[in-house]
This record gives sequence, structure tokens and C-alpha cells, in this order.
Amino acid sequence: MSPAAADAFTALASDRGGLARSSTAERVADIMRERITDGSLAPGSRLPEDAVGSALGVSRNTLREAFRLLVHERLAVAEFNRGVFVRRLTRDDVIDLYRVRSLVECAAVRRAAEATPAAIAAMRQAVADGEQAAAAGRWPEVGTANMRFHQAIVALSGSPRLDEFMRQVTAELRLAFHVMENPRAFHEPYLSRNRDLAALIEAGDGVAAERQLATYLADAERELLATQPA
Amino acid sequence: MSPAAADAFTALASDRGGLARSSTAERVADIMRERITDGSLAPGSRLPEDAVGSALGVSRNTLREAFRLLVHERLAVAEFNRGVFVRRLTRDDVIDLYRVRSLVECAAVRRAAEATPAAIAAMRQAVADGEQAAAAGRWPEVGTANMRFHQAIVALSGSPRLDEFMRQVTAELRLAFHVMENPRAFHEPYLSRNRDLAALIEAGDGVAAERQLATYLADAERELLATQPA
DNA sequence: GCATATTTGTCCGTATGTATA
DNA sequence: CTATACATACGGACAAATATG
Repeated sequence: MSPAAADAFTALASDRGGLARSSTAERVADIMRERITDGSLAPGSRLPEDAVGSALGVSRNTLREAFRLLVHERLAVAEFNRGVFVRRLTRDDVIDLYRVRSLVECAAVRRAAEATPAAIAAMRQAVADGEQAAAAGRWPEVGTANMRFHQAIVALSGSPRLDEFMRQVTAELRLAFHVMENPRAFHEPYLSRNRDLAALIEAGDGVAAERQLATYLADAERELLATQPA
Repeated sequence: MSPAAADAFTALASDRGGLARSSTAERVADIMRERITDGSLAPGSRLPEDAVGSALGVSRNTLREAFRLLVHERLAVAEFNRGVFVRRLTRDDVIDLYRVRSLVECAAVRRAAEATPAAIAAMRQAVADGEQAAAAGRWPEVGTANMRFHQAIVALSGSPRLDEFMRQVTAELRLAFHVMENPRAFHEPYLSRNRDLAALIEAGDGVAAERQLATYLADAERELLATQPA
């Protein structure tokens, strides 16, 4: 195991909360999901059972349950008899992820007229948060706000299952962001497009919003692919 | 445990194949998923670790990994310190499942012009299979063909992730079909609508196809809800 | 309401098979 | 090719929670 990975693991140990409300395996999965999506555990990293297990103070059985969850969410891959690794996205993965986003998000904005006021408000808030974070130069937060904006778009549809599915799609896409060298340059230009899009949605012009979002996502996909290794 | 459930479990034992290519937990999950989606294990059934584990000849640890997978797919629910049960859908679940289907399937048919010929052919085949099964009076197969038709509609989008997501949505929806008393009367009227819809899609009229599919799904949702207990 | 039996949650030790240095 | 490291799967143990009489 690389030293960097070891640091990430030992860092996990302190995260263990005292109370065991949900199952241990789920809490372990939560912690590791966090570390994977925030980039502490880079794509391709190996996740050895005993190193991670001892770092978090859980048994192999419990850890394996957590691994199984992460594999199911596509944040990790399990190679039979070889171990578990942080997922490394291929170009085809990125293409598929944007295909899903385009289909679902476009459909959601087109039906935005039926959305609840709370969902609209959440979307507007995400736009404002992104602009505020950019003004203050807090670039990681800009990326976070951008993701919340898109999650808010999905929430316009009012479907818990679609929400969760797209949350997973977003988490997976973050794996691609972390191999980028300059996330700031990637997210910044979309701030104004987010505002324009939100305005169209609030105005009830679903058709125009959908068209704008389609080109938005196509641009983002192209730019992201340009940053990815072969 | 009820005698009926015990039968379902003992029936599983003989299913164990000789070679262990994928992991044991996954094979166990496959078997139980099959039994749940085909109705052998009714919604609400308890799945005791001891009984299921011994019936399938796997240890508790392995079985718990399989359970975790099924819970993640929403085919089962785990109540802390109480055990695992086959999922029982609420009316809100059914409503959400149809919301997802409507959004995704409608978006897929609207973009059907970009679909591959193979995807179109699969859709046409599902329509023909359904009509053939109905003509021969094989009603369970009519239901199967109908699900394949809708899965083919999703496949028009060409996204593996959307495919898998909707396959899971379909599996979950089957839980509602199994509490219905007369599945035949439910599926039969949709045979001709499937054919009409396929014709519109093949003609490239995505807009008309989408409108037709939207009312189709709204009708199906209403009828299914009418058969569900409070 | 109480005492008991059952079941789950969690952990450990170990045997076996597989991949890699 | 051997040796080492590791993953897979099993069985047993015990505490805690739940169900049952």
C-alpha cells in the first residue's frame, strides 16, 4: 500500500462515531464513500482488507459488507481473488454518465412546471451559493454547489428513486473530476449558465431550458473528456 | 417460518451449481432475487438467516453479504436486530416507480430517432413475443414479454447504467404485481397498445410516441393502484 | 410484567485456493 | 518453482436485542 493511502486510512479511524445507530458496515461504507468522492482515495487505489479493517477497527466480515456496498455503487471494483480497488473511470464510462445526466436532467426541467416551490427554491439557492463561493475564491465549494444545482434539477421531478440514482451518478462522475489538474477552470464558466438556466426554469419555459441544458451538458462532457487520460 | 416459505427455501438448495465462478454471495443473491421477483417468496416474508443459510448451504457471513445486496436493490428490507424481509411496496412506492418509468421511458422514446437498429429490432421482437404468448394462452409469458418491451424502450437510449437502473425498477414493480389476484386481466389490454407504440417509434414520430406512452403509463399506474391493499 | 428462548450484530480463528514476487 | 501475501468462505463465540411463554 502506498503511504498516501495509508494516511487516508489512518485518518478514517478518528471519524468513528461513538454511537452505533445504523449498521457498522453502512457507517464504514459512508466513511469510505466520503473519502473516495472527495478524492482522498484516488482512483485505482487498492483497498486491502486488513489495512483498512484495522485502521477503522472493524473485522474483515464487517468490512467486506461495506466493500460490497461500494462495489454495488460502482465507486469500487472487486476483482475476484485479487481485492477491491477504487474505481477508475474509462472514457466510455464518462460518456455514459453524461448520457444519463442529459436524458434525466433534460426530462426533469421540461416538466419543471409541475415542480414544488421548495424544489425551485433549492435550485435557486444552489445557484446563489455557487456564485458566492466563486466571489470568495473558495473553489472547491464552487464545485460542490454546482453538483447541488444539478441535484436540485433532478429533484424537480419529485422522485426519491431518481434522486438517489442521480446522486450515485454524480458520485461516480467525481472520480473523473479528481484526475483533472485544474478543477477551477472546469467549473467556473458554468456559473453564469446555471443562473440563466434557473431563470428559464423559474419562468416556466421548460422547452428553452431543456435546449439550453442539453448543450450545457454536451459542452461539459467534451471538456471533461479532453482532460481524461486515454 | 411458514411452511410455504420453507418450501421455497428448500427448493433453492438444488439450484446450487457446481462451479463457483463469481462469488458465493452473488450467486446466493441471484437465486433469492429470482425467487422474489417470480413471486415464490411473497412480499413481507421473513428471511431468517439460519433457515435460508442452511437451505442454501452457506455460512451466515456469506448469506449476510447476499442479504446486503438484496436490500441495496430494494427487493428486501433489513430491520435492525429484527431481520430481513421481502419488501412490501407502499402506494407511494408504486407512484414513485411509475414516475420514474414515465420520465425515463418517455425521454427514451422521444430520442428514439438516434437508437440503433438492433435496439429497434429487440423492441419489435418483444411485441411479437407478447402477442404470440397471448394467442397461445401462456399468460405468465405475456407479462414477461411486456416487461421486455419496456426494457427494450429503455435500451433505445443506449445507456448501460440507465438499463440497469430500470431493470431494478422493473424488478421492484413486480412486487406489486404479485399481490394482484388476476395478472392476466392487467397485462392483456396493453398488447395492442404496445404494437401501436412500436409503430410510432419505428415511424420516427417521437413526439406522438411519447404522448401515447405517457397516457399508457398513467393508465397502468391507476389500474395497478386499484388492485393494491391500503 | 417477567423470565426464557430465539435471533441478530459483530468479531475472531482458520482452512483453502489464488495471484504475485 | 517456491514462497509469501491475500482473498474467499466457513464455523464458533458472545453480547445485545427481540420474540415468546
